[in-house]
Amino acid sequence: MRDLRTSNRARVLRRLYFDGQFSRHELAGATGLSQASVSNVVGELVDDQVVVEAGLVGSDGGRPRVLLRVNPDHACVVGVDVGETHVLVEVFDLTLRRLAMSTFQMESIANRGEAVVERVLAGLSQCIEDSGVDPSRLLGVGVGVPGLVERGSELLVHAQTVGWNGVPLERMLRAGTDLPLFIDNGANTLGQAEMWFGAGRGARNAVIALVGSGVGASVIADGVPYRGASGGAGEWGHTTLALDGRPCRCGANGCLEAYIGAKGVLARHRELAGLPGVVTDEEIALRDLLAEDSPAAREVLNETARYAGAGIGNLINLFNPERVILGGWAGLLLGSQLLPAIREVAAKHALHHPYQQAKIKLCELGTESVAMGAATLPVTEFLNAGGVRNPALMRPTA
Amino acid sequence: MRDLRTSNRARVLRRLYFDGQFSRHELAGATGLSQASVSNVVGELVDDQVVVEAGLVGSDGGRPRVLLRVNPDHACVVGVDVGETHVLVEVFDLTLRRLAMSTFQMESIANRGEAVVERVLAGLSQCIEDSGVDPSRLLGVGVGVPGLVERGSELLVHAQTVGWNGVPLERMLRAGTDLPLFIDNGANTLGQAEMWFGAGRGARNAVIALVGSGVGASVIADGVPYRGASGGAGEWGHTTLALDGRPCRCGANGCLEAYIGAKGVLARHRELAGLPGVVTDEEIALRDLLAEDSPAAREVLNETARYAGAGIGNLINLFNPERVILGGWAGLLLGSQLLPAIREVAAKHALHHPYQQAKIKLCELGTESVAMGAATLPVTEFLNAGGVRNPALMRPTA
DNA sequence: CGCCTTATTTCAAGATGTGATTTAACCCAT
DNA sequence: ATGGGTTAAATCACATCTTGAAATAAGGCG
Repeated sequence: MRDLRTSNRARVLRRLYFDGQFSRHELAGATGLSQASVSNVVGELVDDQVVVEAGLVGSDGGRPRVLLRVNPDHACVVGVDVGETHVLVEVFDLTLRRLAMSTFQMESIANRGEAVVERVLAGLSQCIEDSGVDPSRLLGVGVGVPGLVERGSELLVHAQTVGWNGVPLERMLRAGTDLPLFIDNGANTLGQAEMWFGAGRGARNAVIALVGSGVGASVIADGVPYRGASGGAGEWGHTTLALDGRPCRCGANGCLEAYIGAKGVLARHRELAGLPGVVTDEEIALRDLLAEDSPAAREVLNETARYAGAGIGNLINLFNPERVILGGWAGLLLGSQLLPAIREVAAKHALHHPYQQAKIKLCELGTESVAMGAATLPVTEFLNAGGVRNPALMRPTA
Repeated sequence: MRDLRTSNRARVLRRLYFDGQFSRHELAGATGLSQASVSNVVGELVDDQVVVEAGLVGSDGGRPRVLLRVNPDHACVVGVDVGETHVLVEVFDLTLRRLAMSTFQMESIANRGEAVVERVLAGLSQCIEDSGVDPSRLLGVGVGVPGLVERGSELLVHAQTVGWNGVPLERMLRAGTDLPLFIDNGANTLGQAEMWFGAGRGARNAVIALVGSGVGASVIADGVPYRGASGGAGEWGHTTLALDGRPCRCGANGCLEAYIGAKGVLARHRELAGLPGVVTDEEIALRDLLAEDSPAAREVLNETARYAGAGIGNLINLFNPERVILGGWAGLLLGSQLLPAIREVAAKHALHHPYQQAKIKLCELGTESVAMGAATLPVTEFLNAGGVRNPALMRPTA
């Protein structure tokens, strides 16, 4: 009973949030509620200032409809991107327009959970101040981290590549803020951002494949992120594509990451071209590789496309998505040049029918959207609660 | 509003169906409803004879609680297993105890949709008669088919391996029966059976890996089967495990199926042992192979375990399930002997953390449970409807 | 036999959705 | 400008449902 109104508020609110402006009349049709109920629900939402009227629109001789939209200024959210070498904090309004940001570069976050927490909290105060937002209007803080997030009795972050083994990030942040905290894998938050505002808009089933130094994926099943039993779903990078293939930094052999991750691609190129030494800036090196017109470069890129295509084919076979969205800084670089080749290989490896259902495209938001995606987490909570802040998520004050 | 009572009936009913006997008092706690509501809801369910009282249980000095349980005889369902070489029809009571069955062996169902429909309908009448069930008590007919089920404007079955390209099975069956029809991939229905009554009980995230002649999988995400955009999710068999590997009957190279499907295993064995000729009975051949103590057999089985392990590792990395359940007639044969080796390989290929979450075990219900799983489909519908038959699913009578 | 305990039902109150009806707001032809 | 037509939104009366509290049922125990 108590949930009925909430769920109806959520239905209406979500519609307005994701599909723009509607009149009460149209909302009734769109949500399946009766006009009377929509009137009631909208009345409440307007009273609460979650929704505002946004002008009239003539209606062919009749009373004009009153358009409604979400009030962007009703509340704000914070998104945090904890990357391997930086911490980025951003404040957004309810519709995720950025109001302020603050970044910290770090040598590496490896084994430095405390330092990260310090930066996040500093960025938080800084940004909130810069944006001029009253803290009481903040819905919460979403945090994207480079690792697996386990939700047990306590939230723990496992980020193997940076030596975080069971870092109790929530508890650590909790010591410095009362705001509701939402922590998720950065790949998932970036995926959310693409789903809401990028290449995933409108899809209910999608896989966002992220290629950077390493390789990951975010899976959206029936409109919601699929996290698996313990938040570890979507570890596409360590999927075996070549039994007994190249060794991967995870310890196994033949992982996809060893072939299409930036590190792997560059390493193979150096081997093939007989170049020694280490890469200092992977991004520049990858750009150079893409521009280079040598047999070795062609060979490596060709191979990369083949592995990426087969890997995407596997995703298509297993998930049967409407979209496969290729992103991550390396994914975008490689994809901009290799996408046609990748599609071709994927077509060969995926079954005919599922392949036809799947559009393979590139991310639209760039790689900075981890923080924005993190900010979608508190917003999602807010929308699901029908536009009500949930006080239970704050720090329990004595 | 109209759904509120329905959803509460469904809550109560599901609890009783899956978790056995409860008193009204306990149900209130278990479902989160008030005792008053439970009383009302249960009253209705008992009036409708969906639920019956099942004895008293003393309660430490107070009024004894009345135990409630689902009435197995309230309704019946039919499950149909359309295999590549047989059609099996079974009638069950509401709790899926078998009341009657009827099988037809066929040379092959390839390109013989009409013949299959004929057999299904014949089996239906036969079984219903044998079981003595009044047709009005049937909730519907679930059908498991060996291929992809596309739910578009019309339900179409694509079973590449038997030459079914867009067979309108629902329409064809509809011509011969008024009963509600539920059609799904046989791998999914078998998976459902395992989830309800077999190795998957209690898990919310699981992958049921099926190895027969071919290879497939059924994915359960958050308690519900994940079908993807067009019913084609879980095509594990045509996942690439060895770029440029053995050719697969799907046309691609290096598919898992070419290495661990019975056909593939036997073919490799023949090659290795230098045997000519064709296999007439795959099951006998596979049993022989498992019993054989030759270098060629050891080599092939070893390889098979490696591919199966890597394939399962990939499932674990991508889906992060609580369980991976190996089934299918070949899967059970191979698994009974190779499971330890498979686990070992999977541990090497999967990431540490997800691997630890996942129990790898064998199916418990044998391979005959496709039909039982198919029968879960109408039952699921019935439970979700709160124990009410949905007349809209019948053939619209003029 | 009366009191105690626990389970279930009954009751009255409050909340909510809905169809029908009414009111509002605008266009347009006269 | 005015009244009829049209569409949107609000209001109303009613039915449905949940719920906490109170009452009742059913047994144990001294």
